[in-house]
Amino acid sequence: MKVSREQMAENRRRILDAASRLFRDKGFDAVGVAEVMKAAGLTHGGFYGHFSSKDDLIAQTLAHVLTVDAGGGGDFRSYVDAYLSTGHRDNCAGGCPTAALAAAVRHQTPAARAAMTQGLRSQLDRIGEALPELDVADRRRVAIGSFAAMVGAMILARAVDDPALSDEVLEQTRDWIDAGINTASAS
Amino acid sequence: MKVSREQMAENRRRILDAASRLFRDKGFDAVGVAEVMKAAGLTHGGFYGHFSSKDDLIAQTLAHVLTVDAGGGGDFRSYVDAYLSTGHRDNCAGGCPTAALAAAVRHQTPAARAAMTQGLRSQLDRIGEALPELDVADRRRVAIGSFAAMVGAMILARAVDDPALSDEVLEQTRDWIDAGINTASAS
DNA sequence: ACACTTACATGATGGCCATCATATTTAGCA
DNA sequence: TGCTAAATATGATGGCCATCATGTAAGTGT
Repeated sequence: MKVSREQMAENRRRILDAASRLFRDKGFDAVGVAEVMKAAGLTHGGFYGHFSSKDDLIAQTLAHVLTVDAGGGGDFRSYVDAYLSTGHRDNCAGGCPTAALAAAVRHQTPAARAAMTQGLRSQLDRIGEALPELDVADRRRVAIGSFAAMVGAMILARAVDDPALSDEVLEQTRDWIDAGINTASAS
Repeated sequence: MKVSREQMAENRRRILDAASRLFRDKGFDAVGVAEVMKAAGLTHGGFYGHFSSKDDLIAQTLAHVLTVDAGGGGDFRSYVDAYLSTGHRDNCAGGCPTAALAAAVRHQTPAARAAMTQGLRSQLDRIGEALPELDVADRRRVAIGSFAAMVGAMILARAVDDPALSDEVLEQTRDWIDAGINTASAS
Protein backbone atom coordinates (compact mmCIF):
# COMPACT_ATOMS: atom_id res chain seq x y z
CA MET A 1 0.00 0.00 0.00
CA LYS A 2 1.33 3.33 -1.14
CA VAL A 3 1.41 6.22 1.31
CA SER A 4 1.45 9.95 0.84
CA ARG A 5 4.62 11.84 0.08
CA GLU A 6 4.73 13.40 3.55
CA GLN A 7 3.92 10.08 5.17
CA MET A 8 6.90 8.61 3.36
CA ALA A 9 9.13 11.43 4.55
CA GLU A 10 7.95 10.85 8.09
CA ASN A 11 8.55 7.13 7.75
CA ARG A 12 12.07 7.86 6.65
CA ARG A 13 12.64 10.09 9.66
CA ARG A 14 11.16 7.39 11.86
CA ILE A 15 13.54 4.80 10.44
CA LEU A 16 16.54 7.05 11.02
CA ASP A 17 15.45 7.86 14.57
CA ALA A 18 14.84 4.21 15.39
CA ALA A 19 18.16 3.21 13.84
CA SER A 20 19.94 5.95 15.71
CA ARG A 21 18.66 4.72 19.06
CA LEU A 22 19.16 1.05 18.33
CA PHE A 23 22.68 1.50 16.95
CA ARG A 24 23.73 3.58 19.94
CA ASP A 25 22.24 1.03 22.29
CA LYS A 26 23.42 -2.23 20.74
CA GLY A 27 26.00 -1.37 18.10
CA PHE A 28 25.83 -1.58 14.32
CA ASP A 29 26.37 -5.31 14.05
CA ALA A 30 23.87 -6.40 16.68
CA VAL A 31 20.99 -4.57 15.04
CA GLY A 32 19.34 -6.02 11.96
CA VAL A 33 17.47 -4.24 9.23
CA ALA A 34 14.24 -5.98 10.22
CA GLU A 35 14.61 -4.83 13.83
CA VAL A 36 15.07 -1.23 12.78
CA MET A 37 12.03 -1.32 10.52
CA LYS A 38 9.91 -2.93 13.21
CA ALA A 39 10.95 -0.26 15.69
CA ALA A 40 9.89 2.32 13.11
CA GLY A 41 6.50 0.64 12.84
CA LEU A 42 7.09 -0.93 9.43
CA THR A 43 8.13 -4.28 8.03
CA HIS A 44 11.49 -5.16 6.57
CA GLY A 45 10.26 -5.23 2.98
CA GLY A 46 10.10 -1.52 2.44
CA PHE A 47 13.62 -0.94 3.65
CA TYR A 48 15.28 -0.92 0.25
CA GLY A 49 12.87 1.69 -0.96
CA HIS A 50 14.53 4.11 1.43
CA PHE A 51 18.12 2.92 1.56
CA SER A 52 20.34 1.06 -0.84
CA SER A 53 21.91 -1.15 1.83
CA LYS A 54 22.50 -1.46 5.54
CA ASP A 55 25.78 0.37 5.07
CA ASP A 56 23.85 3.20 3.48
CA LEU A 57 21.51 3.25 6.48
CA ILE A 58 24.49 3.44 8.83
CA ALA A 59 26.03 6.35 6.94
CA GLN A 60 22.78 8.26 6.74
CA THR A 61 21.96 7.57 10.36
CA LEU A 62 25.32 8.98 11.39
CA ALA A 63 24.83 12.08 9.29
CA HIS A 64 21.34 12.45 10.76
CA VAL A 65 22.22 12.01 14.40
CA LEU A 66 25.47 13.98 14.27
CA THR A 67 23.70 17.04 12.96
CA VAL A 68 23.83 19.18 16.05
CA ASP A 69 20.52 20.99 16.37
CA ALA A 70 21.40 24.46 17.59
CA GLY A 71 21.63 24.42 21.37
CA GLY A 72 22.60 28.07 21.40
CA GLY A 73 23.80 29.43 24.71
CA GLY A 74 24.72 26.97 27.40
CA ASP A 75 27.68 27.24 29.69
CA PHE A 76 30.40 24.76 28.81
CA ARG A 77 30.88 23.69 32.43
CA SER A 78 27.27 22.66 32.81
CA TYR A 79 27.52 20.81 29.52
CA VAL A 80 30.48 18.87 30.86
CA ASP A 81 28.65 18.10 34.09
CA ALA A 82 25.62 16.80 32.25
CA TYR A 83 27.81 14.82 29.88
CA LEU A 84 29.84 13.14 32.59
CA SER A 85 26.81 12.15 34.63
CA THR A 86 25.60 8.68 35.58
CA GLY A 87 22.34 9.52 33.83
CA HIS A 88 24.14 9.95 30.52
CA ARG A 89 26.25 6.87 31.15
CA ASP A 90 23.11 4.79 31.69
CA ASN A 91 21.26 6.26 28.71
CA CYS A 92 23.40 5.15 25.83
CA ALA A 93 20.50 4.92 23.38
CA GLY A 94 19.59 8.55 23.92
CA GLY A 95 23.08 9.88 24.61
CA CYS A 96 26.03 11.27 22.71
CA PRO A 97 26.39 9.43 19.39
CA THR A 98 30.12 10.03 19.36
CA ALA A 99 30.65 8.24 22.65
CA ALA A 100 28.40 5.41 21.55
CA LEU A 101 29.55 4.95 17.95
CA ALA A 102 32.88 6.61 17.19
CA ALA A 103 34.93 3.51 17.91
CA ALA A 104 32.78 1.41 15.59
CA VAL A 105 32.97 3.96 12.79
CA ARG A 106 36.52 2.84 12.21
CA HIS A 107 35.17 -0.37 10.67
CA GLN A 108 32.51 1.25 8.51
CA THR A 109 32.36 2.50 4.93
CA PRO A 110 34.02 5.72 3.73
CA ALA A 111 30.61 7.44 3.68
CA ALA A 112 30.10 6.67 7.35
CA ARG A 113 33.55 7.91 8.25
CA ALA A 114 32.96 11.10 6.29
CA ALA A 115 29.76 11.71 8.27
CA MET A 116 31.66 11.14 11.51
CA THR A 117 34.37 13.56 10.43
CA GLN A 118 31.88 16.30 9.67
CA GLY A 119 30.06 15.64 12.94
CA LEU A 120 33.24 15.90 14.96
CA ARG A 121 34.24 19.09 13.20
CA SER A 122 31.00 20.85 14.02
CA GLN A 123 31.04 19.51 17.57
CA LEU A 124 34.52 20.91 18.19
CA ASP A 125 33.58 24.24 16.62
CA ARG A 126 30.52 24.44 18.82
CA ILE A 127 32.55 23.75 21.95
CA GLY A 128 35.06 26.39 20.92
CA GLU A 129 32.26 28.91 20.61
CA ALA A 130 31.08 28.01 24.09
CA LEU A 131 34.43 29.16 25.48
CA PRO A 132 34.47 32.88 24.67
CA GLU A 133 36.40 33.72 27.82
CA LEU A 134 39.51 31.97 26.53
CA ASP A 135 42.23 33.26 24.24
CA VAL A 136 41.72 32.11 20.70
CA ALA A 137 44.94 30.12 20.98
CA ASP A 138 43.63 28.20 23.99
CA ARG A 139 40.14 27.54 22.69
CA ARG A 140 41.03 24.82 20.26
CA ARG A 141 43.21 22.95 22.73
CA VAL A 142 40.58 23.09 25.45
CA ALA A 143 37.81 22.06 23.06
CA ILE A 144 39.71 19.07 21.72
CA GLY A 145 41.28 18.02 25.00
CA SER A 146 38.01 18.28 26.91
CA PHE A 147 35.95 16.47 24.33
CA ALA A 148 38.51 13.68 24.00
CA ALA A 149 38.47 13.28 27.77
CA MET A 150 34.67 13.28 27.87
CA VAL A 151 34.33 10.68 25.14
CA GLY A 152 37.08 8.52 26.60
CA ALA A 153 35.70 8.73 30.11
CA MET A 154 32.19 7.82 28.97
CA ILE A 155 33.48 4.82 27.03
CA LEU A 156 35.52 3.62 29.99
CA ALA A 157 32.69 4.22 32.44
CA ARG A 158 30.38 2.16 30.25
CA ALA A 159 32.85 -0.64 29.65
CA VAL A 160 33.55 -1.23 33.28
CA ASP A 161 31.60 -3.64 35.44
CA ASP A 162 32.17 -2.05 38.82
CA PRO A 163 29.86 0.88 39.57
CA ALA A 164 32.32 2.44 42.01
CA LEU A 165 35.13 2.53 39.47
CA SER A 166 32.73 3.73 36.80
CA ASP A 167 31.52 6.60 38.99
CA GLU A 168 35.07 7.46 39.89
CA VAL A 169 36.09 7.74 36.25
CA LEU A 170 33.28 10.21 35.62
CA GLU A 171 33.98 12.29 38.73
CA GLN A 172 37.72 12.52 38.34
CA THR A 173 37.42 13.38 34.69
CA ARG A 174 35.01 16.18 35.58
CA ASP A 175 37.56 17.56 38.04
CA TRP A 176 40.37 17.12 35.53
CA ILE A 177 38.53 19.08 32.85
CA ASP A 178 37.53 21.75 35.34
CA ALA A 179 41.15 22.23 36.32
CA GLY A 180 42.18 22.39 32.69
CA ILE A 181 39.67 25.13 31.92
CA ASN A 182 40.60 27.13 35.00
CA THR A 183 44.28 27.05 34.11
CA ALA A 184 43.58 28.26 30.60
CA SER A 185 41.32 31.03 31.86
CA ALA A 186 43.93 32.26 34.29
CA SER A 187 46.66 32.55 31.69
CA MET B 1 46.78 -35.71 15.62
CA LYS B 2 47.63 -35.30 19.25
CA VAL B 3 50.44 -32.91 20.19
CA SER B 4 52.65 -32.64 23.25
CA ARG B 5 51.48 -30.88 26.38
CA GLU B 6 53.82 -27.97 25.79
CA GLN B 7 52.87 -27.81 22.14
CA MET B 8 49.27 -27.49 23.20
CA ALA B 9 50.10 -24.72 25.63
CA GLU B 10 51.95 -22.90 22.90
CA ASN B 11 49.04 -23.39 20.55
CA ARG B 12 46.76 -21.84 23.12
CA ARG B 13 49.06 -18.85 23.47
CA ARG B 14 49.20 -18.55 19.71
CA ILE B 15 45.41 -18.52 19.48
CA LEU B 16 45.16 -15.82 22.12
CA ASP B 17 47.84 -13.71 20.45
CA ALA B 18 46.24 -14.08 17.05
CA ALA B 19 42.81 -13.29 18.45
CA SER B 20 44.18 -10.29 20.27
CA ARG B 21 45.61 -8.80 17.10
CA LEU B 22 42.62 -9.63 14.93
CA PHE B 23 40.08 -8.35 17.43
CA ARG B 24 41.95 -5.10 17.89
CA ASP B 25 42.26 -4.69 14.15
CA LYS B 26 38.77 -5.64 12.98
CA GLY B 27 36.55 -5.84 16.05
CA PHE B 28 34.97 -8.82 17.78
CA ASP B 29 32.12 -9.29 15.33
CA ALA B 30 34.12 -9.09 12.13
CA VAL B 31 36.50 -11.87 13.17
CA GLY B 32 35.38 -15.46 12.99
CA VAL B 33 36.61 -18.42 14.96
CA ALA B 34 38.00 -20.03 11.81
CA GLU B 35 39.97 -16.90 10.96
CA VAL B 36 41.55 -16.80 14.39
CA MET B 37 42.52 -20.45 14.22
CA LYS B 38 43.96 -20.04 10.76
CA ALA B 39 46.03 -17.06 11.92
CA ALA B 40 47.31 -19.26 14.74
CA GLY B 41 48.33 -21.91 12.23
CA LEU B 42 45.54 -24.34 13.06
CA THR B 43 42.13 -25.30 11.69
CA HIS B 44 38.79 -24.41 13.15
CA GLY B 45 38.06 -27.90 14.46
CA GLY B 46 40.34 -27.79 17.45
CA PHE B 47 38.93 -24.55 18.71
CA TYR B 48 36.46 -26.04 21.16
CA GLY B 49 39.20 -28.06 22.75
CA HIS B 50 40.65 -24.80 24.03
CA PHE B 51 37.59 -22.59 24.55
CA SER B 52 33.98 -23.28 25.29
CA SER B 53 32.66 -20.65 22.91
CA LYS B 54 33.59 -17.54 21.01
CA ASP B 55 32.43 -15.49 23.98
CA ASP B 56 34.84 -17.44 26.12
CA LEU B 57 37.63 -16.67 23.66
CA ILE B 58 36.78 -12.97 23.82
CA ALA B 59 36.85 -12.92 27.61
CA GLN B 60 40.11 -14.85 27.81
CA THR B 61 41.69 -12.74 25.09
CA LEU B 62 40.84 -9.59 27.00
CA ALA B 63 42.27 -10.99 30.21
CA HIS B 64 45.37 -12.05 28.29
CA VAL B 65 46.02 -8.80 26.46
CA LEU B 66 45.11 -6.51 29.33
CA THR B 67 47.69 -8.13 31.56
CA VAL B 68 50.24 -5.36 31.62
CA ASP B 69 53.66 -6.88 31.40
CA ALA B 70 55.79 -4.81 33.72
CA GLY B 71 57.20 -1.85 31.85
CA GLY B 72 58.90 -0.63 34.99
CA GLY B 73 60.29 2.87 34.86
CA GLY B 74 59.31 5.07 31.99
CA ASP B 75 58.51 8.72 32.25
CA PHE B 76 54.80 9.38 31.97
CA ARG B 77 55.26 12.22 29.50
CA SER B 78 57.11 10.05 27.04
CA TYR B 79 54.43 7.41 27.45
CA VAL B 80 51.81 9.99 26.51
CA ASP B 81 53.83 11.12 23.52
CA ALA B 82 54.22 7.59 22.25
CA TYR B 83 50.56 6.86 22.88
CA LEU B 84 49.28 9.92 21.05
CA SER B 85 51.45 9.35 18.01
CA THR B 86 50.43 8.72 14.43
CA GLY B 87 52.35 5.47 14.60
CA HIS B 88 50.11 4.21 17.38
CA ARG B 89 47.01 5.49 15.60
CA ASP B 90 47.95 3.56 12.48
CA ASN B 91 48.87 0.39 14.33
CA CYS B 92 45.59 -0.60 15.89
CA ALA B 93 46.32 -4.33 15.78
CA GLY B 94 49.46 -3.90 17.87
CA GLY B 95 48.33 -0.96 19.95
CA CYS B 96 46.50 -0.27 23.18
CA PRO B 97 43.73 -2.83 23.67
CA THR B 98 41.67 -0.38 25.66
CA ALA B 99 41.54 2.15 22.85
CA ALA B 100 40.73 -0.59 20.36
CA LEU B 101 38.22 -2.63 22.34
CA ALA B 102 36.79 -0.80 25.35
CA ALA B 103 33.78 0.54 23.49
CA ALA B 104 32.89 -2.93 22.23
CA VAL B 105 33.24 -4.49 25.66
CA ARG B 106 29.97 -2.83 26.59
CA HIS B 107 28.17 -5.39 24.42
CA GLN B 108 30.05 -8.44 25.66
CA THR B 109 29.47 -11.01 28.36
CA PRO B 110 29.94 -10.34 32.08
CA ALA B 111 33.23 -12.25 32.00
CA ALA B 112 34.59 -9.95 29.31
CA ARG B 113 33.49 -6.87 31.20
CA ALA B 114 35.11 -8.20 34.36
CA ALA B 115 38.40 -8.64 32.50
CA MET B 116 38.14 -5.09 31.18
CA THR B 117 37.48 -3.77 34.67
CA GLN B 118 40.53 -5.48 36.09
CA GLY B 119 42.63 -4.30 33.18
CA LEU B 120 41.57 -0.69 33.62
CA ARG B 121 42.24 -0.86 37.34
CA SER B 122 45.81 -2.01 36.89
CA GLN B 123 46.39 0.46 34.09
CA LEU B 124 45.28 3.37 36.25
CA ASP B 125 47.36 2.16 39.17
CA ARG B 126 50.37 1.90 36.92
CA ILE B 127 49.92 5.42 35.63
CA GLY B 128 49.54 6.69 39.18
CA GLU B 129 52.84 5.08 40.09
CA ALA B 130 54.48 6.82 37.13
CA LEU B 131 53.60 10.18 38.66
CA PRO B 132 55.63 10.22 41.88
CA GLU B 133 56.21 13.95 41.68
CA LEU B 134 52.54 14.69 42.31
CA ASP B 135 50.64 14.93 45.57
CA VAL B 136 48.77 11.75 46.32
CA ALA B 137 45.52 13.67 46.00
CA ASP B 138 46.38 14.79 42.47
CA ARG B 139 47.70 11.47 41.24
CA ARG B 140 44.37 9.75 40.80
CA ARG B 141 42.79 12.68 39.01
CA VAL B 142 45.71 13.08 36.63
CA ALA B 143 45.86 9.34 35.97
CA ILE B 144 42.16 9.04 35.19
CA GLY B 145 41.84 12.33 33.34
CA SER B 146 44.92 11.72 31.22
CA PHE B 147 44.04 8.17 30.33
CA ALA B 148 40.46 9.10 29.46
CA ALA B 149 41.78 11.84 27.19
CA MET B 150 44.31 9.48 25.58
CA VAL B 151 41.73 6.78 24.89
CA GLY B 152 39.16 9.27 23.66
CA ALA B 153 41.64 11.07 21.43
CA MET B 154 42.86 7.81 19.91
CA ILE B 155 39.31 6.68 19.18
CA LEU B 156 38.43 10.01 17.58
CA ALA B 157 41.67 10.15 15.61
CA ARG B 158 40.96 6.68 14.24
CA ALA B 159 37.31 7.34 13.46
CA VAL B 160 37.97 10.42 11.43
CA ASP B 161 38.58 10.39 7.71
CA ASP B 162 40.62 13.56 7.39
CA PRO B 163 44.32 13.15 8.26
CA ALA B 164 44.71 16.81 9.17
CA LEU B 165 41.90 16.71 11.72
CA SER B 166 43.13 13.37 12.99
CA ASP B 167 46.64 14.71 13.53
CA GLU B 168 45.25 17.81 15.18
CA VAL B 169 43.27 15.76 17.67
CA LEU B 170 46.41 13.92 18.69
CA GLU B 171 48.58 17.03 18.96
CA GLN B 172 46.14 19.18 20.86
CA THR B 173 45.37 16.38 23.27
CA ARG B 174 49.09 15.99 23.93
CA ASP B 175 49.32 19.68 24.76
CA TRP B 176 46.19 19.54 26.87
CA ILE B 177 47.51 16.67 28.97
CA ASP B 178 50.89 18.34 29.28
CA ALA B 179 49.26 21.49 30.62
CA GLY B 180 47.19 19.43 33.03
CA ILE B 181 50.26 17.70 34.47
CA ASN B 182 52.21 20.95 34.76
CA THR B 183 49.37 22.60 36.65
CA ALA B 184 49.17 19.73 39.10
CA SER B 185 52.94 19.71 39.59
CA ALA B 186 53.00 23.42 40.32
CA SER B 187 50.31 23.26 43.00
C1' DA C 1 -12.94 9.14 -12.31
C1' DC C 2 -8.95 6.50 -14.45
C1' DA C 3 -4.75 4.83 -15.29
C1' DC C 4 -0.48 4.38 -13.47
C1' DT C 5 2.90 4.72 -10.46
C1' DT C 6 4.87 3.66 -6.12
C1' DA C 7 5.42 2.59 -1.13
C1' DC C 8 5.01 -1.00 1.59
C1' DA C 9 3.88 -6.08 2.96
C1' DT C 10 4.74 -10.96 2.57
C1' DG C 11 7.50 -14.42 1.53
C1' DA C 12 11.79 -16.49 -0.51
C1' DT C 13 16.99 -17.22 -1.11
C1' DG C 14 21.76 -17.55 -0.36
C1' DG C 15 25.76 -16.92 2.33
C1' DC C 16 28.25 -16.70 6.40
C1' DC C 17 29.43 -18.48 10.84
C1' DA C 18 29.24 -20.68 15.48
C1' DT C 19 28.95 -25.09 16.93
C1' DC C 20 28.94 -30.09 16.65
C1' DA C 21 30.25 -35.16 14.84
C1' DT C 22 33.44 -38.07 13.48
C1' DA C 23 38.03 -39.53 11.91
C1' DT C 24 43.01 -39.62 12.55
C1' DT C 25 47.20 -39.49 14.55
C1' DT C 26 50.36 -39.48 18.20
C1' DA C 27 51.79 -38.35 23.08
C1' DG C 28 51.68 -40.43 27.56
C1' DC C 29 52.07 -44.24 30.24
C1' DA C 30 52.50 -49.00 31.77
C1' DT D 1 56.25 -51.94 22.75
C1' DG D 2 51.63 -51.61 22.54
C1' DC D 3 47.07 -49.38 24.65
C1' DT D 4 44.49 -45.61 25.56
C1' DA D 5 43.18 -41.04 25.69
C1' DA D 6 43.66 -36.65 23.94
C1' DA D 7 44.46 -32.93 20.41
C1' DT D 8 43.57 -31.57 16.07
C1' DA D 9 41.65 -32.15 11.16
C1' DT D 10 37.82 -32.72 8.10
C1' DG D 11 33.40 -32.34 7.18
C1' DA D 12 28.43 -31.45 8.47
C1' DT D 13 24.35 -28.69 10.38
C1' DG D 14 21.35 -25.10 11.68
C1' DG D 15 20.26 -20.41 12.43
C1' DC D 16 20.45 -15.73 11.51
C1' DC D 17 20.40 -11.93 8.36
C1' DA D 18 21.04 -8.95 4.25
C1' DT D 19 19.01 -8.76 0.09
C1' DC D 20 15.71 -9.79 -3.51
C1' DA D 21 10.90 -11.13 -5.87
C1' DT D 22 6.45 -10.50 -6.09
C1' DG D 23 1.89 -9.02 -4.64
C1' DT D 24 -1.33 -5.26 -3.29
C1' DA D 25 -3.48 -1.14 -2.45
C1' DA D 26 -3.64 3.63 -2.28
C1' DG D 27 -1.68 8.22 -3.60
C1' DT D 28 -1.04 11.30 -7.85
C1' DG D 29 -1.83 13.80 -11.98
C1' DT D 30 -4.66 14.31 -15.97
